[in-house]
Amino acid sequence: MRISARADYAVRAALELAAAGDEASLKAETIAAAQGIPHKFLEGILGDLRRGGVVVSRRGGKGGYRLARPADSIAIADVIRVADGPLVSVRGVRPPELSYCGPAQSLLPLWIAVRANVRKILGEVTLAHVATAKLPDEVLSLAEDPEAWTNP
Amino acid sequence: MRISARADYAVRAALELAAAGDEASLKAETIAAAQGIPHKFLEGILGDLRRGGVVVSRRGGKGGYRLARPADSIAIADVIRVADGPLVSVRGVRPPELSYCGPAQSLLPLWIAVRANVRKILGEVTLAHVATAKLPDEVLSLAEDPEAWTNP
DNA sequence: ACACTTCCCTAGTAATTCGATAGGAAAACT
DNA sequence: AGTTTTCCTATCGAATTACTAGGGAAGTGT
Repeated sequence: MRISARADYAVRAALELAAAGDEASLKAETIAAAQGIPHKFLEGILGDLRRGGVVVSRRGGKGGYRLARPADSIAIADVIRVADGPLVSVRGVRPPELSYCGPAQSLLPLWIAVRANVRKILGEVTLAHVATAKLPDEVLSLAEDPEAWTNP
Repeated sequence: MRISARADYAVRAALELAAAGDEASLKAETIAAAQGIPHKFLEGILGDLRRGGVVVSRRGGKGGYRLARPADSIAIADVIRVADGPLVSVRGVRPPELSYCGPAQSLLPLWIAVRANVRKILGEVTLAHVATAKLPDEVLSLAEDPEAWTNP
């Protein structure tokens, strides 16, 4: 169950824009340097975010990228879906499109439950929450449990 | 956020063994046919499950694979970790090994919270639960919400 | 002893992802 | 006009994923 580099980079780039304010615009090179992301790779990701309506761009002298909407109205899930496709997929397809047979039949509701639990977090937490380091209490209490930081 | 074919196949193979009973042993070919898994690919996965102590094997005439422990003592998470590595990873590394800077700093506790929420399900649900189609109430209530089945 | 079965190991292939690079056209600023 | 920056295309190599092929090792039945 892995979160791809694309998704991670997309969210970090969006956070950089959120932190710069809703008005300001940053150029790709600046974001790449601030977050240590390969800058030509990032350009491709920012292109996806633009086509997905998460950011808007302007070229030329004082050009760059900025968020298309206020940071508190963009969920982390929105960014990931635009940059990287479905939030949760099994073998590349979304859970509802799966079909299992025999003793594996109850695997489908299990994946659905996992997805619901992931959505509950990433669909609720916005760029503003993360950029200002003020996560919702519900998320914070999950992250504060020392058990959650242990390895296996 | 994708669950790999290896993980999906590993769990389904283990479920087939769980359904066959703790004593019975199935050969790779039988499991592959029952679940529609490429059988040589499955052999590799079963090898990992054996090395990880999830199943035991016997060769020859009446050989095959069976679970190393009772089905109600093997969590889905155990199977996935042995077959496919860490349950949740970002760009291939486990959340605690990540480090973020600037406005992305709170991304780390966010991934930790996501992982905790995934663990809560996959660490609690066992092969026996799924094979007998009796998921814990907590999981069932998540999966029963019609909203959880909608697509985006 | 012999054949047959089944696991088990190594190697290899095709497609995708990740990360980097390069060249150049289109748009906006000074 | 000239500079800046997005934007488009097209690579390339290394790594990973999903899968295939062949054959050797260990066990069973006749």
